[in-house]
Amino acid sequence: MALTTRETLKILRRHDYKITPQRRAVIEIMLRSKKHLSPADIQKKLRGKQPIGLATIYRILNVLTKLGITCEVHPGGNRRSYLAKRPSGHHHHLICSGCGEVVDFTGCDLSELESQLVRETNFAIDSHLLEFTGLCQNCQKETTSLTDNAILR
Amino acid sequence: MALTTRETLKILRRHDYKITPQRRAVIEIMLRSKKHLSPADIQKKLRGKQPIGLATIYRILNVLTKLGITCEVHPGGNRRSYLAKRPSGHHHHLICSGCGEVVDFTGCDLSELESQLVRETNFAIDSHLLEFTGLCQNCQKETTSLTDNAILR
DNA sequence: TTATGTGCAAAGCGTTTGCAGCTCC
DNA sequence: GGAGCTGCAAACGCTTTGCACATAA
Repeated sequence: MALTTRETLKILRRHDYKITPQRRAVIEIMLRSKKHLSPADIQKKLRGKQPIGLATIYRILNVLTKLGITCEVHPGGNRRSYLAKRPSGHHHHLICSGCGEVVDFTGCDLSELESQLVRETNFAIDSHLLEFTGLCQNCQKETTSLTDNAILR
Repeated sequence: MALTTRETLKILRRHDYKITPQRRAVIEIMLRSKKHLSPADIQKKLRGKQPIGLATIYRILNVLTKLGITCEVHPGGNRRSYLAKRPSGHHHHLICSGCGEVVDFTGCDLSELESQLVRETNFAIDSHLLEFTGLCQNCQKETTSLTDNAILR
């Protein structure tokens, strides 16, 4: 289950961050989205409702990520996007390159592989990144019918 | 085993790319390096020997990557680095965040996980990214002796 | 000879930062 | 009231592009 807005705000307060309309708006967008959003996406979604400068969005996302509320996603290229963490513990992402939807999954156990690597290389491993990319069911349909791609952008 | 310079040049020719001193130099650097190199790294290494403009390095790396001779590595942040592919087939990377050394590994079989994900989500999965990061043996020593932090933060 | 490749400088793009003014607590 | 936040614009760093000139084949 995902965090609620209320719980998230509580986390902010506990860490002495102030609750501003901008932060509230970004949090609501992030908690509601099933897709990873770039700072620009977020700004677009808030246009009209609660306009925010891009710089502020970056700053807010940094805070949220530091608090473990959101995390970064790497949708290829040199882009950076963010996604609300659904607190299912350690998990990875399956990303649709068509619409950007992100599905979490947990069924992977890399710990054995990791300890094997440690044995073989003597590295002190501190993190790993595992992401699958592909097309979700909807985007598969569209791709076969249309000529499109264009990704989200 | 890695490709030789000669074999690599043959691949270029076969695809109607011309052999220039710049391309030759970048290829030699890449084939020889155990670490992932950014375009800037490459330029630095070639200084004196065979000066190349950065833009050219980018263009050459694009060609090499398109031909499957090098591949991109994602050493955190929004950086991009390149690494010669050691044609051991499908493999992943273990990257030292201290010195940048990259160790390939293959012992991982994600195919089962992948087909499970396909079953559960109906995604058409077309690629995945798996990278471990940590500190190699040498960098661990240095870090413990020095004023280690820099890592965490 | 000529299609390609290179170098340079400028433009692009996403991100960060400095600073003045505003706002939450 | 004051620390902390925001908006703006400028700065930044990496990457790409346009164009004139050079060069491999």
